[in-house]
Amino acid sequence: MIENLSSLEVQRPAAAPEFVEAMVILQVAIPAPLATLFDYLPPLNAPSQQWTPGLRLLVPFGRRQLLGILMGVTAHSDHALARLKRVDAVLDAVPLLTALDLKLIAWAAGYYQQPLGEALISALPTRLRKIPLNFAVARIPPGPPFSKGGDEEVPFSKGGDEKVTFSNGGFCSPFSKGGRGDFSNEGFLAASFSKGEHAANAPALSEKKLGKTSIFIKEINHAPFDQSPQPPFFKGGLDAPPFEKDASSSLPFEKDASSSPPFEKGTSSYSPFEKDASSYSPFEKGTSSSPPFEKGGSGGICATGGFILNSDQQIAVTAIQAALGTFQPFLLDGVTGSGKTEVYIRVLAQIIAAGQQALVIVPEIGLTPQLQARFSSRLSATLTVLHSALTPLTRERNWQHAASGNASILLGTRSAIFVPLPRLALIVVDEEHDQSLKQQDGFRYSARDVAVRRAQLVGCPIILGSATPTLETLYNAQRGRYHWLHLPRRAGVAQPPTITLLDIRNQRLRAGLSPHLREQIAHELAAGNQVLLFLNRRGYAPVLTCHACGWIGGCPRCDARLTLHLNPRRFWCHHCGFTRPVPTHCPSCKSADLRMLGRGTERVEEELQTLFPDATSARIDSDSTRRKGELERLLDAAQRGAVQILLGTQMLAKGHDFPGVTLVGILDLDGVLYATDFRAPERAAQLIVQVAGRAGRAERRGRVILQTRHPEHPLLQALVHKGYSGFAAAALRERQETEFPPFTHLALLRADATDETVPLEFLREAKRLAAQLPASEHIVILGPAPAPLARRVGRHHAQLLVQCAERMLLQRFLNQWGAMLQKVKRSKGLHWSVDVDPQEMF
DNA sequence: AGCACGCCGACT
DNA sequence: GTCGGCGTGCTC
Repeated sequence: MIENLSSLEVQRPAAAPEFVEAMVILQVAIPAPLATLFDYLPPLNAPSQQWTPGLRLLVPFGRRQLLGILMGVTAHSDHALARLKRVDAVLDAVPLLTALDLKLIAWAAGYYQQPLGEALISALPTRLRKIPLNFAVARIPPGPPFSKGGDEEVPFSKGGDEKVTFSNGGFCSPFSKGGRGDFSNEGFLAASFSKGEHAANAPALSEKKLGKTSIFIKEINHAPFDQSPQPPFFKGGLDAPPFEKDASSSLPFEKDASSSPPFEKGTSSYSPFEKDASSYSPFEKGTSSSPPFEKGGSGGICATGGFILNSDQQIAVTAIQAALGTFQPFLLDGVTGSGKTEVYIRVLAQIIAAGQQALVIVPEIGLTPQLQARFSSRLSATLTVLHSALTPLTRERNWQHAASGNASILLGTRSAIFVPLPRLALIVVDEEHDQSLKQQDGFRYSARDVAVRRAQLVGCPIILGSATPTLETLYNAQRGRYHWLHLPRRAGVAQPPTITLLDIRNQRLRAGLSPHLREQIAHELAAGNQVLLFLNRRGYAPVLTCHACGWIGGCPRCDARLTLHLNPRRFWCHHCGFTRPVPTHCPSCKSADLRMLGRGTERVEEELQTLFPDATSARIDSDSTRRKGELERLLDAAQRGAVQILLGTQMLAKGHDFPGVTLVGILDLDGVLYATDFRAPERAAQLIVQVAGRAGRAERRGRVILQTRHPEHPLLQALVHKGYSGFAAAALRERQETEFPPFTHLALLRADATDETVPLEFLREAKRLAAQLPASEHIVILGPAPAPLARRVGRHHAQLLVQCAERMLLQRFLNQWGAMLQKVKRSKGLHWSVDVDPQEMF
């Protein structure tokens, strides 16, 4: 190939051709914080390319070269034709994203105020966001202009007739310099070359001189060849031009054992019953032409024996199966242990039998192995998983596996909601109340809400499952927008746990436990039962203070106390990770009388040993389970009955069952109850019910004792006496009275800077500008105010709360406002972002 | 977001 | 005299 360098053919972009049947202008989304699409001319070496939206294009952008996504083709541009640049290369033979995917992502980008190009690129696995590995990008250094005007072909090297061509097509994109139309030969040269030649020739390429101008390789991605998936255009062979129209030999998703090796063990698996994927086109759009479902059939299930549905489950399964092929959201409102997963499995079996695909979203990585194991043991499906713990290569392969239509079930966390699934027929969002379904930075989308929108676009049912649904979802179910399915009974003989409030005012606490709770623990331990204690505070003590002068150990970067940890022995900020050695004397007055206030799980664990010397305890929090495999070891010990007391933070509340536990003690949730966030009570109730759900699954009924200093709190009363649904009804009434979601819709404009006044000034200006917009008529703006925990990692945060009764009106306002804010001059170091449907108020 | 251009301070 | 601070403006 290097030999061919001597004939590199370089063409400068042509001016408007005189004889064109129809001008092709490509509208490209660019991954930059810019809302608009950018117009480009097609590359010269792709005369008969099909310009399907969703293709990844390599484009010159400013002085950079970026990977953009084709969004449309038009004959007219608002920009002078002569100033349009050419696309450098088309990276896919067939778009990675279908029209439906583009529609979904574009909707999400608009709804969540994210620039389209950034939203699109974030929908791809990281490896596909980058220039392919066997793609060399050469930068041509500055030199004298080789041409002024005209559209004749220009030899690359000035004055010489030396032409250089890469064996599979080279191209160069000189660009106008200074915007005045004079071309320099500075720019990028992109070339692809085949695998075998990659390593051998690249170094030589970087030294090649062409006349007076040398080309050097700006970037070569050295990747082991056997790991590098072949871009489609190389499948045709070594000398084939990369972008020829005939793509028959270069479909990116064709079944090819050599290019799609078996997946890594433990991340996904092939089923021996895998269907022949060739009978499906991965790119057919929509499900309207899909084969009809056999109603009531159970093909696809491989082990039904022993799994008998109760009547509630049967009603749920029947209702969902009847809705296949149409958009219908379901709320599967089922208490812990009521068999929600079994309902999923029955409906999934139907999907698999019909040769369709299903998407299952779970909030956390930790929940994927459990669900994966259950699905795999029950369903003869090709299952693939997607979450952040996978290596980039595995992520790409699994993504392709789903996007090609070869996988019938995709099980994944949040980001899986954007993965193309050509035969999608069902979406499940498990634990729909979980906060981690909403991304908390950058593109702040809610995977649950995007899922509903996706089901609507596709025309398929969606199941939102939870034992503690969000008030938003419950409200939708109440209004009949979601079909409400109830699973009120626990499987088997298990009884639901009882919850009692324990007033701890004026009680002498030891290890954070009131005398009554200590008695009850002793009672259960004596009976050979297990006890679970919940404390949502890790570390030894949350505050260290000086008894002589009142000094309190705070974080130098945050408005937060440092937490004392004894193992390892550090003084730690839980917000920014700052640590310092534990002081032995007061840094302020040198007194040695430092005292700990409050207690975390570490301290309670220590105190439990003196309180219950005969009992073994296990502490489960993010500190004790930091080592790989440690969580599994502790959970296993708990489930075997090797420990009598389980102590932990909310890690305990997620997904794991402890059949031997008969008593749950919740030590202190008062802080959550009275937090500033209007969702705090809802969170607390969900946590209580989820923790309670860990207990008493066997024939022994579980009890929950909730220690509080506010036993009269109306929401606690509702929860204890009327259960979660009673709590939800009361909480919804409160939301209605205070005009909070779901009765209004919110957006939060957040701003932060190192300077304390800068964010507030910006927000004041933003509020002033908002008032000028006609769309602000039905908008209420509260603030600006410093955010809770205003100073974090040395930056001051403030926010402005936008409230509106109508989602549509809020959207219209945000669109106008966002455009306006982009133009506001930005003070030094200011960052701002809009959070639509914020989940946390800081 | 990058990246370049452009006009004012401390130094090879 | 230059290197470099980040303000401003643009990217098809």
